[in-house]
Amino acid sequence: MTTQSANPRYRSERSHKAILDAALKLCLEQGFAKTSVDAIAKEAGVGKQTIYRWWPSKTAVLVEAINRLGATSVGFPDTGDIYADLRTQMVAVAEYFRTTESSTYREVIGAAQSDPAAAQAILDTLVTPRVQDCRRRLERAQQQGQIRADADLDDVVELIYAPLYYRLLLGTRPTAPEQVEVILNLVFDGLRPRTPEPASGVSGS
Amino acid sequence: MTTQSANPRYRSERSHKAILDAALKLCLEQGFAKTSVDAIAKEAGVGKQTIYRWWPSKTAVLVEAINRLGATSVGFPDTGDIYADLRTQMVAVAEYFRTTESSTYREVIGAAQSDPAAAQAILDTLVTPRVQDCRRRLERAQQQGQIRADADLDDVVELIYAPLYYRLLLGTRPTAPEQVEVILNLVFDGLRPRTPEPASGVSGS
Amino acid sequence: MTTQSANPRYRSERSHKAILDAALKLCLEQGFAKTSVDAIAKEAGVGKQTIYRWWPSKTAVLVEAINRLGATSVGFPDTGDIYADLRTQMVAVAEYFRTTESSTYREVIGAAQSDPAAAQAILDTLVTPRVQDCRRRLERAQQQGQIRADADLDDVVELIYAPLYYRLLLGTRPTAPEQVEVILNLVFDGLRPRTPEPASGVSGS
Amino acid sequence: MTTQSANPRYRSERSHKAILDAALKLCLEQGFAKTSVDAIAKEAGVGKQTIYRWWPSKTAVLVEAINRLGATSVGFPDTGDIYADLRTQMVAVAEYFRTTESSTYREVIGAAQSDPAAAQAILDTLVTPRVQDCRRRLERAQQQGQIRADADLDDVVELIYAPLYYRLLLGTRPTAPEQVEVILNLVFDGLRPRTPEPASGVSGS
DNA sequence: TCATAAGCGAGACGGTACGTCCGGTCTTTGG
DNA sequence: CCAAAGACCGGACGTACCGTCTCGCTTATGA
Repeated sequence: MTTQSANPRYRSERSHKAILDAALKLCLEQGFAKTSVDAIAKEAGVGKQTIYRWWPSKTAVLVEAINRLGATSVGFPDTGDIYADLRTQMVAVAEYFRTTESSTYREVIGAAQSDPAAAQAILDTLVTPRVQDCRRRLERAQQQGQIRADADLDDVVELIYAPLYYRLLLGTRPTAPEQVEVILNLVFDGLRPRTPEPASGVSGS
Repeated sequence: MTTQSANPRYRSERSHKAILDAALKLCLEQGFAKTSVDAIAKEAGVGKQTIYRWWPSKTAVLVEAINRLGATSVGFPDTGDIYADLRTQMVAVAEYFRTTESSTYREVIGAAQSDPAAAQAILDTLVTPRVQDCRRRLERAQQQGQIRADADLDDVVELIYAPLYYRLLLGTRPTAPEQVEVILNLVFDGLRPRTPEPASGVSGS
Repeated sequence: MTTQSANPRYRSERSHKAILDAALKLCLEQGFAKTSVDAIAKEAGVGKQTIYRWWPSKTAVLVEAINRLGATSVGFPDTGDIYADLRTQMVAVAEYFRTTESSTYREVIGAAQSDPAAAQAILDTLVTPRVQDCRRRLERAQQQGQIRADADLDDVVELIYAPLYYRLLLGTRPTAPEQVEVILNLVFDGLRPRTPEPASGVSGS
Repeated sequence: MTTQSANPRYRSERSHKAILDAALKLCLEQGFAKTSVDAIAKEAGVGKQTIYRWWPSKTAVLVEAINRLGATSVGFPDTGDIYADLRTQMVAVAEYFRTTESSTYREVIGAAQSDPAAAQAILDTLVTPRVQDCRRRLERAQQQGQIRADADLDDVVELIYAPLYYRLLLGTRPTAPEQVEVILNLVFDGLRPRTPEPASGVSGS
């Protein structure tokens, strides 16, 4: 998942892995901001140049490292019930956002606000693939009539995940898994009062 | 709107204002990340110490500066139509998020990811007051039956604004004012297919 | 012993003394270099301005403070034996130069190397008066034939005291009182071998 | 002639020399006290860190720079006449002490009064080697009977040079070369009146 | 007796330099 | 020719002091 250029197949896989591991470890221990490239190099037993040869910045290293962590998780579940599947996935995300280790992700997104290349890498590497997974699941649900036919699915994906990111990045409140139900409820049923029948049950499919 | 301590009545209002102005100007010209405290001090014709005396960090200076900019805007509109009022307000936010000057806000939020004190200052100074404005408007709407009685209004505020922040901070796509309609439509009517009647009009009350 | 200008009889003797005392105390505790004007002001319970009103610099304050310390010591002894009187006086100086408190004097002379006004103050206040005392004593000795008639007494004063200052300021070796005898012996008898008789006993009186 | 530690063979000789040259130049132009480490670094086209890596302080840089200047001068002259040789050497020192460039040396000694490490460096690098040169010359003279056999030569060296340093550091009067004769005359012949001795003896011999 | 003028404690101010840290590049040495 | 080690230039950091300034308050003088 290298972002940089300038060399061929001579790359040392040993150093590659050591750098990613060291970067993650140090970020966990002291935070992304306090983790310097020098420190990563030293921790990895690697020359600083070796880092700069393969990544354009500290942020890029961590984008790759974070991605490698999350790469194990497979795609979106599909039980046939879109509400349940979204809940499953969102709860996983909400749980992750509550852990300390998500701080690194959070800080990386923060750093990317001043680093367009890093922002692009985050999008391409971390966000878009997962968004696409979600979107594909939504498409099936829409075809099955579980979701309004006129809804733009890109908008829907954002509507669903945005509250989690909002809380992560603004720190208004923790992304508790219980809140996932609340969000999904609102998103599925909308704000408008159900005129005849008194706002019926919430979840379902 | 000072964030720091250590002082009494001796404060020079002239320096105070010069610092906020200089900070905003430099951030506009070269971005928050490339704006150093030294540069702000020089631009403001002020000793660096004077900045550190009153603010704990560059980020804190800009939180106050940004707040002062937005302080002119009065509260939430109330025409009686919650949908229209939300649209008015969201369009204003979306417009702001599209301008270059919002980059400063964006980068400040980014920096706050590694600076809990700054994050708190953003919440207290910038976010919470505006969220409360919105919330109060929603309360009136709920009392008037324009919004489901069982909806938690804090959740609603987040649901509405989160997509704008999501796009601002992840850079998925610009926060075009046209998108505001789409978001509001989804939020008001929900994802669930309208069973008998084909997804009716959007606004209304 | 003020060095500065700008004022009349309104001077607060209380503050004057407090400043001198505080300056000496802090220099003893932490050295002249680490003693700031702010610290002196605070220790003395005095505004910084009050120091700058009466002295041009920290160094000037300490010149006066040191002088006040030494002002108690009366003039040069005169027992009729110039050798003995010089020894008495030199031993006193050598003892002082060995103590920790002479560090302040030493550092003040050091600071004066980059501050001509301070250098002049040291000369006028501390050095010249004592040199004149010594010179007057030497004049009487010369008239009594105890010192070569052709010796320039200014040169003699310097020749005698210079080795003590040399050791103080270059730190070659401590100014042990025993060394005073050695110096005086050399100065009185000279380096040249006593041709007929093999250089006999050393001191006298 | 490095004074600091922390490094091996990677040192850039180019930077090393540029720093010493810049330091001397700036001290000549504006004095040691007004010469900042930042200014030296800038003048030398060098990072400040590079200075701090190899020297503990500005003073240490100048000790080395001054030493390099004087390193060209070879040892003590030896014409067989100790009086003449001392005069030659002392005149050279006196001339140097009169020039503007000795101000740097003077200020460095001044700064060392508040910096024991620098004081030691001055001793080891600048003073002791030259003192030893002088001492060795005196030893030969003593063996040849040109100097009293019972004179301690370390004392003699100090006795001779101390008046020059005294005038340099206390600024009583300039170290005019003509004064060298006067000093040497006193030092060689002593203060005691010569033979027919009328005036009752003060001391012995 | 009181007005006034100054010194005074306090401390913020513009400014300079400090010594440290880190980013990104270059150089040295070894495999 | 890659890689470790790490020195290098540059620039920003946050702190410490400098000497000046502005505040109210107190205090001594002399009208």
